[in-house]
Amino acid sequence: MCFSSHCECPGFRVERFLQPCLLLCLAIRSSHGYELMERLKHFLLEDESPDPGLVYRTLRKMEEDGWVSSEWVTEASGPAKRIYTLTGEGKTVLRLWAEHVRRQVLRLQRFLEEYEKLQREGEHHG
Amino acid sequence: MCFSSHCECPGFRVERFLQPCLLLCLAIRSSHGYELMERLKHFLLEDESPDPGLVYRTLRKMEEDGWVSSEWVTEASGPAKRIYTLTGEGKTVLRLWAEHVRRQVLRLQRFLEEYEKLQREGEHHG
DNA sequence: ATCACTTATATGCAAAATGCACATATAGGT
DNA sequence: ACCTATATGTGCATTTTGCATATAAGTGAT
Repeated sequence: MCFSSHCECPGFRVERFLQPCLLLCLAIRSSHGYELMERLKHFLLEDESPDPGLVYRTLRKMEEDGWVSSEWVTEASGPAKRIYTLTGEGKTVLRLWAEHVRRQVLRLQRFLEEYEKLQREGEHHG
Repeated sequence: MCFSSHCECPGFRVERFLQPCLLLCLAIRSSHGYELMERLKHFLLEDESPDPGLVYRTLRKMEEDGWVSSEWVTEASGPAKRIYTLTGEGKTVLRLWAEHVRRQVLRLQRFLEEYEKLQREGEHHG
């Protein structure tokens, strides 16, 4: 069993939360994949870092779905960057995600409540 | 796009959260799959209901891992039931899950904070 | 006794999600 | 020429998932 850095708890892997974090980052300001990987760390836990493959694929998928749009920028130094910008539809999706996340927080808190209730009961009898 | 009952937000499907909920239910008291499907609803959102296939498979997997143990009970009316009981190792896993969930709540709250900050800024300028 | 229904456990399988390794290319420094 | 940092992607095996289906035992009605 390994529960520290690479834990067996499957529910909340980084990637599952990647989409809304990308949308939020882009809502704050337009950005490209490589930069987003850095900006995403704000939403991750200490040791985590986002998978580049997944970041780029998720951005492409969201563009396909019309949630973001992109354009190449070659003026700056270094390799060309694909700058992503949130669309109106993307803003809607982000709002829905936020509502979804709020409900999930309540759900997780209900779980913790029940767990802590059980702990207290255990103390009383033990 | 469909965001109501069957939403595109992938991060928090019922099943991803199934394992810790099952462990918690069993920590409260031993139970069998069919009953657990009812008891699980306490941890789900309104319209959700757990997939039977996944419930049974998850229970079997957890038994394989030594987190729960099971025995057949045929005395009661109706078909035989496989009663699952949390093991010592299962209790440990549940505790680790609870810690994990606590961290995830913080993470989700950070997301919501940033989202709401953005909303407030939007209001000021708009 | 047979038919429908509820209880109860489980399998099959296609599709989606995931992790990790790898490929490609530009620019800057030494 | 070579290494590193920046930047964007692909390939692929494995895991997770949702949904449909199979199996079987008891219960109640006709």
